Amino acid sequence: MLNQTAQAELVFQALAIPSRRFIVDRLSSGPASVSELARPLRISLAAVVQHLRVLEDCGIVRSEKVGRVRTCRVEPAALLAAEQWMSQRREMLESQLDRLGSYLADHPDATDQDVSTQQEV
Amino acid sequence: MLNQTAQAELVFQALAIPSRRFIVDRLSSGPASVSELARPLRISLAAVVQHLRVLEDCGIVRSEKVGRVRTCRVEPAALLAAEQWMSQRREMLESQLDRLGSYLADHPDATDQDVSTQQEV
DNA sequence: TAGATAGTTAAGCGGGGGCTTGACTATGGG
DNA sequence: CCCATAGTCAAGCCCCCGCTTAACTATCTA
Repeated sequence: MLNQTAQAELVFQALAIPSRRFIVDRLSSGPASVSELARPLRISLAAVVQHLRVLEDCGIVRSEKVGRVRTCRVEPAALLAAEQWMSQRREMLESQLDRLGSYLADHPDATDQDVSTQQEV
Repeated sequence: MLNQTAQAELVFQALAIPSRRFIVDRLSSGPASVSELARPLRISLAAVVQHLRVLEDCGIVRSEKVGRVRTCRVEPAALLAAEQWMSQRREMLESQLDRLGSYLADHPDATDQDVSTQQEV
């Protein structure tokens, strides 16, 4: 099991490519076979298989083959790592803005110079 | 203003590269100049400037130049779009699993075949 | 005004990876 | 058995993009 940051890195890399984002999007409304994923994409089946490999390696997609058809589905938990990476940083930023806001409220005569050093208060 | 999906796409692309993820990470604990961002990274100043351009183009980073120093900060709202892209899909998936779980609870004799078609119920 | 500091811009290199093609292996239906 | 379907694997193409170098501008300081 990868730590949260390493997992988030893989997820960002995976979702950076439109074809892979499409696959995840499609699978988020239910499982699908490789061919079903390939049809709306204008790329070869082999390319889809390669994308699926990336998505499986980073834990976003899981699949099982029965007969000659491989059914793919998304693992919700894998998205969580990247989601949390962003939310943690976003919340830090928002709390900084909150502190800045209340500082300005308490110091109505603060200048721009004061503002730029506020983060160290 | 981009729609949420377009914004999310840009954010995933931006965060897919380690140097850019480092910049966002660094800026999430407070504003910094270009040189300050470049120092811990083992790449040239010019490379950092190029990364900042990408991050600014997708709305993650904003900066202002006063004198000869450019101060950069992260825009929390930009992260939110990508965060929501993932959470929306994750929640869809989790609700599917919930429905599947309750179906299995109601039908203790369900076979694997039944399970694979459950999504259409 | 000279020199140092902080960025900016353009040009180009090099590697990685997305995609294709082609050959191949099951599996299923008639 | 024959053919179509559904994937799989390997090799190679090509282009994008991260990074460097180098030349340049603008600002601060002694």
